[in-house]
Amino acid sequence: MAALVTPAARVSELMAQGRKSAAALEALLQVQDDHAGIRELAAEILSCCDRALAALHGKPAGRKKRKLGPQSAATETTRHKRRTRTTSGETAAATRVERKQNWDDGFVWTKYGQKDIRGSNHPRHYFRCAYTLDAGGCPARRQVQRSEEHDPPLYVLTYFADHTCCHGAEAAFAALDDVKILDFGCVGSRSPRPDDGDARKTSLSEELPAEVAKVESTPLPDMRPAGKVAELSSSTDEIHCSSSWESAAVCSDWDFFGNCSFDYVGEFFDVEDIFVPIACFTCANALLPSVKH
DNA sequence: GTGATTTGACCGGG
DNA sequence: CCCGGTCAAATCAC
Repeated sequence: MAALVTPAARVSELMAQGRKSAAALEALLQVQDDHAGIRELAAEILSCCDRALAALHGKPAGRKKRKLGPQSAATETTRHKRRTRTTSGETAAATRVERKQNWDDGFVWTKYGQKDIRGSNHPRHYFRCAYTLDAGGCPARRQVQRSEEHDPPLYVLTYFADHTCCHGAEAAFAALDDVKILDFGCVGSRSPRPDDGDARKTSLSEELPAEVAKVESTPLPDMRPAGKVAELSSSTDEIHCSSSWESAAVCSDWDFFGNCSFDYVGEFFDVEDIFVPIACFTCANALLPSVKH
């Protein structure tokens, strides 16, 4: 194999870049109020990238709960030591508060507590980033509480600390700034629903139906021959690759990431403006053929 | 057997 | 003492 860079690393590269591009797009759209739909799309792009990156970085091998032996003296010691948080400061240190109709933000969270809050009909749910258990793991936490007065359920998401589980990949590829990629990572772009047969999620689902219980890893595509890549362009028959794509076909190991569908993108963009994220698996060049309608 | 969630208990700030 | 936040054993699904 010619690859010095593993497929997973390469996917991580492009997803990180795609996320960066989407973040830039979202930032640009912040200054204009009449692009709510596009902003939503940008947010979804970010969500896709974050989930893919999180999945790529892998889950911790095992939970660190119950590490202490049951009924051991250490258990009691732990009970006396366990609280290290700084309650009063954390509320003020909330990095941001969001109000959404679902609580899916694209990250993978582990629920560590639930509490009935005085004066509220709905319990507050406590989550930490699923990767917080890794060495030097992600410190991100969030609280989710259903808002009282909204008929279509509205959830208040309060975030503490920033995710570090994706930033590493982003930083590693900051050098690719000049590459213009919109990486939609559309596999699993819709929020996974907890209706996959896991009965334990029922109660949680009733309260907060859109929680992401699990992110399924997107299987890495095999190295594809050049001719194969044309198939990725879209589910739309009219779309085809431009000449720039053909000229770049000298590389034999073009790789693509995810089954991209531009159906919903087409609601906001002219298809001509969309660039397909493709990278040569062997020479690591990024190819960005424009797609014509 | 492993891993995720539930839930009662514990802890500290106000 | 009350309340919110966290812990970790118990429980459950796969």
